[in-house]
Amino acid sequence: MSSRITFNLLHTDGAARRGQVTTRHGTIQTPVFMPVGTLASVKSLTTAQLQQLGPEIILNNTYHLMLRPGVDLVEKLGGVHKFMGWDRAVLTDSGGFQLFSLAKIRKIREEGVEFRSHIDGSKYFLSPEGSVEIQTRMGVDIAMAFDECPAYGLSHAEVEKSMHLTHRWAKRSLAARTGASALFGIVQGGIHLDLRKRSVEEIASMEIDGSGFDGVAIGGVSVGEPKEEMFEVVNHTAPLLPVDRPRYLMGVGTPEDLVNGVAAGIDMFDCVMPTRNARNGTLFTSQGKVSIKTAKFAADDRPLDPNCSCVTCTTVSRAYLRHLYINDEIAASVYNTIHNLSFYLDLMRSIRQAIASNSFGAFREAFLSRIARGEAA
RNA sequence: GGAGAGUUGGCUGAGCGGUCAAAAGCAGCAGACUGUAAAUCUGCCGGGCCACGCCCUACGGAGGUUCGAAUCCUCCACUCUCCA
Repeated sequence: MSSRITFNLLHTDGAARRGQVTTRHGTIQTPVFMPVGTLASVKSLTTAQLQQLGPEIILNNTYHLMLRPGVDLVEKLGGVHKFMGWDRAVLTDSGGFQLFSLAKIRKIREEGVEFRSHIDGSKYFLSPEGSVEIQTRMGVDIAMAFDECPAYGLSHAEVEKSMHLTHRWAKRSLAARTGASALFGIVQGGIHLDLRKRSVEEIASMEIDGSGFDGVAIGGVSVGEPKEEMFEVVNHTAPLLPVDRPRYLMGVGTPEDLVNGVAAGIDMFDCVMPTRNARNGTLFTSQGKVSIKTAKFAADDRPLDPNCSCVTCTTVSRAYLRHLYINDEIAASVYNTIHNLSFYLDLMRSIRQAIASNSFGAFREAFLSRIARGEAA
């Protein structure tokens, strides 16, 4: 059972934690940022390009892969790792988030969710057991419990009701764990701190045959709430999470969010932001966000970020990146994605070093003030 | 030489008496993006202002008809097609 994954907390600096998660596909240094590769692909990169960037774990998505190409095919082809030619760790989201983001085409019941494929409208049913089974059959290292992510703005009573459903589904998800994949529970509760506390108590103590979740995630944030509210939730919830298991803040976030999340005691993050924004022309640099499409870069022959050693920053200019973007060249997405992911991965490396040397507080302060000073010239 | 079609804002191109500062697309400019239905979406895009309204300049040029013209008439300039 303990061979699913192991977590070692190596060091703490304030609330910030430096650790290691060991999986069948290698060891992950935490705090970690996990690039999102929904359809078994980090958009615009080949697996080889991704490998070169060096992430130790990426995300895939149950909902999307079950629709296409389908779990039977992925399993038959040897699992997601073999399918995409990736030999490091994979975590899958359970599909719970798609109940939220594709809300128009689903019906939530106690047994699970009936929904229509956004691709062809055909009917599907996904239950906690089904989700865990699919994730397990796809051979992922870490599966997520099937949860409901309530929208921002619901009443306390509505969020509470949803949370209890998530708890019941969590129990069923845990019961469906076979041992092949690790399984994380998800804390919900919206922006209501009392519910968050109750949710942590439920999820953290949940056990089947004397064994609980392999990690605990905070879900249901960054769904439209103001940033202050999000961090109120994170700062309140993270300290309540088990010390001996990895803590995962789902769907977050900006570079500042990562730094602040680590400060709250989070070990794992994922977000589409670096990859999506890259494709949309927004790049993250050591001096803040840069929109590469603006005119001021038309003849700028400097590297995007002089403090970055990625392929993009060491081989092409801002002017070239702008040119590629303006002309809808595919290479624009490739270069931009390489840079943004490099920036995120470098940031996490720096964070880990700062924690290890007990200087995370100073690192955080310097980082945030540098960002606050604004965009790169 | 003859017959016909056309000239609209940076470009392509609608409009063919008032509801037109003028559709639409492109280009341009700005912004958004947080467990990816996203190489997507939104806004601005003649000038000016005491800007949810007003003024100026505008549909090749010059005149004219009309209460009113990008739209009708005359002449001029230029472009294209077809026949010799």
